Amino acid sequence: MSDENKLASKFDDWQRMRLDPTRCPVRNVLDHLSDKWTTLIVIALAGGPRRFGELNRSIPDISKRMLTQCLRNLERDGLITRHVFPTSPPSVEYRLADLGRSLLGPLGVLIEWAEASHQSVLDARLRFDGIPPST
Amino acid sequence: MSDENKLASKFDDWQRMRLDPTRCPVRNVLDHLSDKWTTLIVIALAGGPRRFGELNRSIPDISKRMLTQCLRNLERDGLITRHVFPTSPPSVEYRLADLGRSLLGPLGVLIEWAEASHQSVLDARLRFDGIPPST
DNA sequence: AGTGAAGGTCTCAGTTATAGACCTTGTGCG
DNA sequence: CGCACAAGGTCTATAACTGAGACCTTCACT
Repeated sequence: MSDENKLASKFDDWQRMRLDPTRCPVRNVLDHLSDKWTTLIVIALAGGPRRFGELNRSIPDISKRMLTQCLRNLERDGLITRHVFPTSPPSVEYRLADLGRSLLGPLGVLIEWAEASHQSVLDARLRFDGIPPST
Repeated sequence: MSDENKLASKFDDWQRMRLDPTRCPVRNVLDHLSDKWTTLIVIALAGGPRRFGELNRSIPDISKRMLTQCLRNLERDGLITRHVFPTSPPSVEYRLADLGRSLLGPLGVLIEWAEASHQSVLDARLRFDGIPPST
């Protein structure tokens, strides 16, 4: 069975449950990975444990607010763990949990696709944006 | 080289360009896949060409506005093509372009991970949410 | 006493999504 | 004839979410 058909038939399954967000894995699990920062954070943690401030500096344009929020979500979903060290001021370290590490493979595949397709997408955009000044 | 390290070293590369969204493939290409509906649309199209109305019904809780917007983005990025048939009222068909079809494999891998991890994530959430009423 | 770092939280504005009304063209129905 | 409806969208008003930046607490250093 091709990827195409495999996905299509899964979609049919999900549709039968009306894509109920509480039961559909795509919507339930992947939605978080969408929020623009989460993926980046997971990748940043691929290199090993990182502290809050390090992550903040690694991803220059994330705000602390969003960073905190994404980290909480990841922790809640069991993808990362949070360790507080009782130094003063206390320092906090985040690291991938097993579940989070298991995501690295699939994520890597997707990222390879993104890198391979990057130029095609850019070209397509130029072509598309070149059309409108017509009529 | 492990997935872990591969990703980590890519992240280092991107960081060197300060994760500039115009050049970083993840941010540039994958961000669209994030917007909650796009992935679903791509999967829906995996089964073959679909018309606007069909897609709208396939994904019950998407609004026409968002559907239109996502479809435009996908078309702009060259992942799908749009065909208008001069019937009346005109009907419009969307189908995956080659580039879009090439995404199906990577996406499938991620979705398999999501399905496999779904229960673990749900469990983790319960555990996490069970903690707060403390102190 | 003042300053800086640690890891956050809070507020306010600005951005983005959503629901739902509305538009246009043409066909079927009574 | 006159009305409703389907197609594929667009427009508007409201709701939700984001991001910038101020603020908090505890120490060490000067």
